[in-house]
Amino acid sequence: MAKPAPNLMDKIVSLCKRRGFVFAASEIYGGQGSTYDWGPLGVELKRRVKEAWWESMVYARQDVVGIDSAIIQSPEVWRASGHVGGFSDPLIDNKTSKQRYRADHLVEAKIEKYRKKGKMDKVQELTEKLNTAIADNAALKQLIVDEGIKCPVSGTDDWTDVRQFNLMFETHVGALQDSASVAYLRPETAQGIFINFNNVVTATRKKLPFGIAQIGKSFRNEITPGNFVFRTREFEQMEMEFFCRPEDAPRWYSYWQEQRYQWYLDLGVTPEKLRMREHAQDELAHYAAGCGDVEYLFPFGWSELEGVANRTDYDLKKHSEASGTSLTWFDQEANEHVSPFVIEPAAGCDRTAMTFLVDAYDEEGDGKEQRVVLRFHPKIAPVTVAVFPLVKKEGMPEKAAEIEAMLRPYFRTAMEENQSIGRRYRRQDEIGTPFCLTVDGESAVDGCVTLRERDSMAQQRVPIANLVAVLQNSIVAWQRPQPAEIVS
RNA sequence: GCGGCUGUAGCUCAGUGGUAGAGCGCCACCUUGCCAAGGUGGCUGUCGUGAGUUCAAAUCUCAUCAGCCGCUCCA
Repeated sequence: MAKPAPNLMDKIVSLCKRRGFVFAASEIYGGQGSTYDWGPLGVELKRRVKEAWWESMVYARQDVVGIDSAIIQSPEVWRASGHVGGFSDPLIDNKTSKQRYRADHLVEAKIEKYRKKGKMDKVQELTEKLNTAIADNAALKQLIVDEGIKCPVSGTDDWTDVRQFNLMFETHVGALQDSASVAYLRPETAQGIFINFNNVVTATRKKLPFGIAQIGKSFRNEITPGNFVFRTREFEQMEMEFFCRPEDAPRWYSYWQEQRYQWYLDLGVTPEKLRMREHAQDELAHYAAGCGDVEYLFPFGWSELEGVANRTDYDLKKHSEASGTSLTWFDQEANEHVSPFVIEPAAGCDRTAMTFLVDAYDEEGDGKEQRVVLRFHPKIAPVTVAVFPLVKKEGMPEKAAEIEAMLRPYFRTAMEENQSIGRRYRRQDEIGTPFCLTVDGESAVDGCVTLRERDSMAQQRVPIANLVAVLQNSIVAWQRPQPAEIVS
């Protein structure tokens, strides 16, 4: 029987391991589920992603500043934000069908049944019961039993107990592991921004509208991680909270959706595999008045890269109430306090890096002649330019080393002198290096090297003295190759 | 967490009770004069982990860990 061809994700996972982009974590101890370490090339890719994001969100603008807040904040932060109470799901399993359900969703489905039958008194009664039982596992279980709710799959009422899955990781601060010292690893970077609102306003004298950006690790005890680095329990976020007047929020909401969508296109992501998807009303988080996702078509389907949400004034108000510190902005001209609305573009760094890997992956030809190439935008490629001696003699390796040293302050460089020139080109193609330079016998005479471009494999002679400028121009001018231009 | 499938070299995999293998890759030397050439030599494995059955286990049994696909969640 013919073996099924390995799918795209398998090929990418394998390439990531082999070439040093991503490794399974704790591998020598048998692995740790769904955790990954970024290798020498992967860390460069991720750094480039973060640099490109910061460049576009902070450096390219006058209305956004950055911060780097603590991962472990006061537990009060997460109580006020609703994460301690609300960031957990009551789950229940049916022992016969082995299906798992959200316990509250089962009750809601029952309420919906009553509504359709017009039994509005039952609707009201059960809704109230659900509201009081929602935080109490035993009461929720009792409600399901009392209502005679059966598993939609097996039709039995053979239920397990209700268990809470809180998505926040707990830890202990200080020497004693008692409940008083419980702390949480942040499940999002956003709250660190909200609680510093006054500090940033005072320190930077920013006026509405303005934004605060942050890149950092967040932690969620996901029930189902998976799809390689797409969903992991420890992940890096790139978030920006943009504060504006409530009446301007809809406009900024659209603005940031467009900006963020365009960012991926500018870095070369295939337009046909990128879309904005507006959330339906019942999908919205408790704090949001609107949310649109930037989605990418992965081999496993359309998946969210980034959410752009209108968080309203929910967070600042909650923290104002809970802390007793008013988090508002004072408008001198109108002589009034404004409670700003927040537009939040929140992206996942690891999954964005993975998007670039998946989107850049290409194969040309087949069998022995096959060329695997990562068509990264030169701005995010881990190595920008590799330098080779055509052969290992006549001073070519020394000249190549000299050129590599000359370029090192300007670009991420690499040098290779082993094996044939063709093989070295292929190796660089596979890690997405956009430019290769080859020193040959003529170089000592004419002061030129061959510049070979990754996507077209086209070559040109370039004077060594002009290399920095030529490469810098080529990086800026790079465009994603159209299918017709790709040599196959 | 539950169900189904899977785990052998860096990667892809063969090996169904009897001496652990192939291709690719990697390293050294020679060769090589612009797109995965060739020669010679070399490196690499607790057969995921632990226990059991057996004269003998990569192979059979149990447990455990990890991965993939489904169910609930999300950046």
